[in-house]
Amino acid sequence: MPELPEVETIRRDLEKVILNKEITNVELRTARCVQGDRIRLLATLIGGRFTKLDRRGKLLVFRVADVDDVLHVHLKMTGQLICQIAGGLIVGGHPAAKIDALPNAYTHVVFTFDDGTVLYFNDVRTFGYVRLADIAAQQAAEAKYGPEPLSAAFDRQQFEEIFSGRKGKLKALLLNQSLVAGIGNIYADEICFRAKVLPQRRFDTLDKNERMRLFRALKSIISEAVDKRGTTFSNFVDAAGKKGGYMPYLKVYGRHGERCKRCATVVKKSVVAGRGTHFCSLCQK
DNA sequence: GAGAGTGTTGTAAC
DNA sequence: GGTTACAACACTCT
Repeated sequence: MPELPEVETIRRDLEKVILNKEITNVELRTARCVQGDRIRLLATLIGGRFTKLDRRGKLLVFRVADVDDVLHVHLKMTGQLICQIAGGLIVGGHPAAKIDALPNAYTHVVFTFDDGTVLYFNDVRTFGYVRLADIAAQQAAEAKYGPEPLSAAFDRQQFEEIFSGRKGKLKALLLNQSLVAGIGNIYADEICFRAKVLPQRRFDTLDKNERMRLFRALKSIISEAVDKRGTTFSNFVDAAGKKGGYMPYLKVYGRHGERCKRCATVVKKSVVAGRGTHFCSLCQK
């Protein structure tokens, strides 16, 4: 589920409630979801504090006071981070799993803080993971990612440098985290729709205008989705009532069989680069 | 009830 | 090297 906008929303919510609190316990309940040295992870985190929460693509990076190691958390498709604080819950991640009881059968890691705050890592499919990463592991992880799409450094020139000459389908290229970080299946389809290009097109068939539209759509779709707090994200018991949700803004994703909001042609779905892909065959060329 | 599909990514094969 | 297919897993939908 979580793509860049969803992970960024989780990051912003969590950093308000867990930073600089002493971690009094870490419970590792499912071996498959914990990568690397478990003993070192526990020894580093228990008694420590998270000082900063960063994000690289879809990866969350928890900085730890006074040590070089960081905690990486990847939610993959169905991971959740649920924070239980006095007075409510803050929920980030896959909405399907029920959260009536915590911890539950899908709770794999539990962090407890000295003020009673509890952070749960849940994942139905157990693709997600937590990992204590030393400097070498951080550099290795960093090396896998292309630029952040919302960074100033990712401009039209860098876009051309990265994509020019590519023969892959737009869908596959947009999903490739080593080219640009953080785009997943939903936003890849929405970006192609806004750019008015079919996701099955090869990049090297795009003309100058189409490449410009693709770059602008990439920037604007991700930016707007971040502003709307992502798409498939649920946030509970937020006293301020901020609900968020990019869902109503989706033009093609999940809308196959419905009419295009722009031209009323029926939105189609097919498999492109191995992924379910939605498009309007009239608006997109 | 069987089979297909699901928001990710690492790996292997071409 | 670039690109594509598939597996890892458990659940929901058809």
